[in-house]
Amino acid sequence: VRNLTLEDIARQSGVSRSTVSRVVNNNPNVREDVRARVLQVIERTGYHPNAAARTLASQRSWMLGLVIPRGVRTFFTDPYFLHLTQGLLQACNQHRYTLGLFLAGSSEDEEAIGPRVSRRGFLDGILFQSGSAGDRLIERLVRTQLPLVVIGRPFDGDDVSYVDVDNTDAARTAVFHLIRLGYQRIATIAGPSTLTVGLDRAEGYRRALTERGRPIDESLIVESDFTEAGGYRAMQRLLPLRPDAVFAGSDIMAIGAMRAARETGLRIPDDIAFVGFDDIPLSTTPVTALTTVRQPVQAFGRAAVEILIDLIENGVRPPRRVVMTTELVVRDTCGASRRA
Amino acid sequence: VRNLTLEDIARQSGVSRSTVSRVVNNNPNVREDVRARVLQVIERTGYHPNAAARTLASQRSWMLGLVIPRGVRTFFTDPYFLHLTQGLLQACNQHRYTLGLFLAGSSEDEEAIGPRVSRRGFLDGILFQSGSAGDRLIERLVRTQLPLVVIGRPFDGDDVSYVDVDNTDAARTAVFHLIRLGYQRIATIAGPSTLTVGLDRAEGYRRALTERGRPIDESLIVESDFTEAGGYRAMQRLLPLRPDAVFAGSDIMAIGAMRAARETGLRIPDDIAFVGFDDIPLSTTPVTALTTVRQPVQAFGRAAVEILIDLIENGVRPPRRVVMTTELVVRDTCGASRRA
DNA sequence: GTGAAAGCGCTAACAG
DNA sequence: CTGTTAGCGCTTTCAC
Repeated sequence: VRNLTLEDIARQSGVSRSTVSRVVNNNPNVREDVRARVLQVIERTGYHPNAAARTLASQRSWMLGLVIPRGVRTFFTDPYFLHLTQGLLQACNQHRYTLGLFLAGSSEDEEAIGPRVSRRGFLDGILFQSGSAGDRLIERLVRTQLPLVVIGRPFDGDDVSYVDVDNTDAARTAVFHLIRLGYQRIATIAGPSTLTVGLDRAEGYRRALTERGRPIDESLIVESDFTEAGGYRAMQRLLPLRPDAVFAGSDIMAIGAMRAARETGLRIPDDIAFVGFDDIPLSTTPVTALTTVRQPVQAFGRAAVEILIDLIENGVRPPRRVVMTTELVVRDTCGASRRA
Repeated sequence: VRNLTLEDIARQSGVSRSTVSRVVNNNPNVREDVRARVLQVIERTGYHPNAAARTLASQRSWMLGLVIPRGVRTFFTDPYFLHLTQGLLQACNQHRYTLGLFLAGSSEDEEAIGPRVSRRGFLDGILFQSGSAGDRLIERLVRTQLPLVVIGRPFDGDDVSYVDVDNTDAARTAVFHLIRLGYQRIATIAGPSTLTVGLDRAEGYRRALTERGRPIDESLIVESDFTEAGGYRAMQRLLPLRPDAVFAGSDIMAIGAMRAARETGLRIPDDIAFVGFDDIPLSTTPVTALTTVRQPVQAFGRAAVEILIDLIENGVRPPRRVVMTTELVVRDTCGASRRA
């Protein structure tokens, strides 16, 4: 059975193809009774317009692509990304866009993804998760001239739009909090220095100490990889140095670090304090009760999509930037309640 | 600057449009020197074929849709889905398909998603996460006649293809294990009875007891929702009944349940044993060391995609079914080492 | 308000 | 091996 086309519906409702098209697209220039008649035929026949034909004729696909470069290894392990994706998806649904997923696990993947997202008439816009420095993928995407919004501050972001949170400032605030509580040897488990988030949060840690006249002990700065296991290993390296507080660049790393600390018999926060970053659900449970920096992740995701849609509909220049503010959530692991 | 078309490339390389098309599609019927010349022009101009035009002419979009109905509330909280999606994505990348995400958070979402995935010429096939009984969405998708593979046993699966794991059998094996270790009051925290996974694993629990001549105490069967918090609450209801072992329908629920047990001072496995289902990464860590049923999640995801592609390329009938086997992974929480 | 007609950019016979 | 010729199914002026 051949697929129904506009022409079929037109014939069956005794109007022209154009009129059916107007009905389908909610164009007001159709007499009400005609519209009703056409709608009835559409309903009866179960007609669905052909998406490809529509895209070809209108030059709009109503598809957005979420591109995760290979530098971002934790897309599937860090709860943060789940919430982000959820926000993106909500906004897409709301605006009737479909989200396509492009995840580069390897550099071969990246090679394959580049051409795939560059195809004309495929995506209306691209959401790019900020990746490593010197990423070839993003350069390529920029060249396609497609509307593009980077999620997180990009490395070379001269003329691209992006959304980010105030990572440096938030980290600074978190470390100020630890300083105010009287901790003396504050260490940090930083995210990878290949990512801007990793860099920015570490920078916040440095600034906080410097601004309070504390020296920076480089041995108390350990770089890790935004995973639970990574946080655990980082903490094992930190433990012999006897820090009395740790600022972790993400909650999931903080959780790994706390596991390492507990295993050596340290009590939290009595013997050692922790502050994380993200406010993932696990951090809110009574056993964890992690003091952390809350990011408005879902709002963040929504913002990214909405900026992208704006770019699609109203043109790209000048690049838009949105930096969202965060909030320090004080729970138990920083020891605030006992030291207050 | 107008977009390049096949015609432009053809003119610039002094051949016909068809020849360029052949080159682009790797059709062998092109003389090598001609191919080289055309390829050069394509390279130089940065030409990319238009995806919509291609889809329209060839009736293939190279897009698959992953549809998550609203009955599945844990897509973003259960690590299981992450691994599944990862498997799906790997397979899609490998076969050069793009995966589109359709997540229904509400019934309005479902209403909106239905027409969106039903559009002709949009998706080549659908991956549907098995949802609740009487789901209207799946009926609708079946009617579209699009190739469809259900992930997990569907409720009314007379003539749809699906992939699943041997849930009942695996659960039965897990409970046999507890029985063999000598536990007397074995409880279960079951998944929602609105999902086939929930039902099937509970059924396995029942069968194991029955086959060993044990009576079934309905009060030891508590239904929960595949979340950590749900597992915690379920355990709180179970604790007064003093079970000495618990089979949880998912790892994440087992983890919540163990948290509840520990909070009342119970030691695991000395005072109470646990077995989970899924083998998520957290279960493998030394502190958790959860005895559980390992599912081949990524292989499972890959299988789903590969069956779907097969369906797309070779037709739908008869429906294909794949049931993958699982494996009991014995760690510490079942107390096997002490009781052996 | 409605219809005719000209594309959108590509694939796929078919003929040579 | 290559070119010609029909479409694929819809949107969008432009007349009327």
